[in-house]
Amino acid sequence: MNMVPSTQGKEASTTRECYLKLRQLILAGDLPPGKKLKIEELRALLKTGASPVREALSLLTSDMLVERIDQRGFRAAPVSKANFQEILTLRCSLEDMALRASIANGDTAWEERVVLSHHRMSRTERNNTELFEEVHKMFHMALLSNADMPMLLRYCDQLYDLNIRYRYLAADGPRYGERSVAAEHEEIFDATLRRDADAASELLISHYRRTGEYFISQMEG
Amino acid sequence: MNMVPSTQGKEASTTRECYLKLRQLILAGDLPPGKKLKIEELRALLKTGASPVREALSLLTSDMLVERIDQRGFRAAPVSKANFQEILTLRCSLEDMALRASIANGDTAWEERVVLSHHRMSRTERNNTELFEEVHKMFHMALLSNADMPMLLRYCDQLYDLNIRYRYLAADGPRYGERSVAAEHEEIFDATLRRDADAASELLISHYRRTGEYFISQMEG
DNA sequence: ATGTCAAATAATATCGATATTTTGGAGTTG
DNA sequence: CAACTCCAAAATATCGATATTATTTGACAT
Repeated sequence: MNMVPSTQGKEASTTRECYLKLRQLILAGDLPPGKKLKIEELRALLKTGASPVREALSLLTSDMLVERIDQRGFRAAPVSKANFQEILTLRCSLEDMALRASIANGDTAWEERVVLSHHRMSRTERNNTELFEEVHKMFHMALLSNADMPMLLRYCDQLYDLNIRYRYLAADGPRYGERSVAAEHEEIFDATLRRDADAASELLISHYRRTGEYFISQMEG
Repeated sequence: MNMVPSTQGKEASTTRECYLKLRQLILAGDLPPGKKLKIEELRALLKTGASPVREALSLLTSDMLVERIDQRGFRAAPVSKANFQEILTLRCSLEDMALRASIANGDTAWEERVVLSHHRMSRTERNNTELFEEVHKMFHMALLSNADMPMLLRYCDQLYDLNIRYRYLAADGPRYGERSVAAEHEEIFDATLRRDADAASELLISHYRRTGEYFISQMEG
């Protein structure tokens, strides 16, 4: 009888919705690092049952955004200088691998994805944090998307999100040096389209390191 | 009043038990790749409720041993030549990083862990597959254990298990070339204790590649 | 025969309630 | 006054049942 599709298009499961919402809350710092995540609270917040919440938290555990202690519940993953450092190191190594593989497999469809995502990013205002972070991630993942290594891409995606979380947390503090981020993106973009893997990778990694070292200097200064 | 502890020692949660059992079943190939994993069946097999089973399957999803399709249940992760290849590539890269970091941080306690696990492995018969795989993994993880990079170690651990699964599956086929596996372990061991990172890493990686390429040649031959 | 549709069947996802375990505090003792 | 035990409150983990959603079956029309 229900001829008008209630939510038109994709009917996600309750669990997935919980997962996405909780993920966003943690990434944006609304559920701060180390905070105890009580089922009952979240159940009330998301207006749903306990099962989907539990399962969503389970999934977030594998993204390393939530810690679980057997019989003692869940809590938002803590942050630390060492953890940030490790994320940075792993990203440099894994994205280097992925970008090289992506370029090596380079085809037209991929090139178009890169161009499109780059264009969208350039057209998005940086003030609109939420939206900018989204297109920014799209651009970076598009660069890697042709690597033909699904597990590697999954790791890169995870690490990207873990890193973004630190960015959100730091955003409360002093505005981070506007630097020449846009110019750096431009250089990476150009080198990639030139299929110059060495240059592209070098630029990408130093892009990360520069941002990373700035944060590290702030974290316990 | 219960003065005699029922299971003496560690009381794990039902979920964890399910997780460990299912994991072993999948690794050993008792739940073959691609097989539909129906909650009801597993519930009966493990003699427990549906909730722990669901949660355990959720956890296995993050280990990439189980695939989940929203609203359509779980299935054991499929296998493929490409997937094996990717696992091999990632292991070579990540274990290289971990081993170098581990050696760089090298201290006495770590050295003793390595020596101990090596000794245990050398004292274990290869025929006792189950047990040998356990001590073998212990040895390899001990080598990396001093890297002081928890996320990296987690990735290595995951990838190790994914690889072992292919070994179990291939074990049904022709016995894999006894080769000089023991000798190779010896060389890796020696180079590591010498703190010769370049040599140790080189030996470790070629150890993996050799085994890997042997399997690949068999997979679709 | 073959393809389509609807009812029946089976499996998953979710809920509400119960059982277990942990946590916090009051009261007692050395 | 510190440390320890025991009890009450709270939170987690698990169960059994129901509601949703996918899949199969079989009748019917082409």
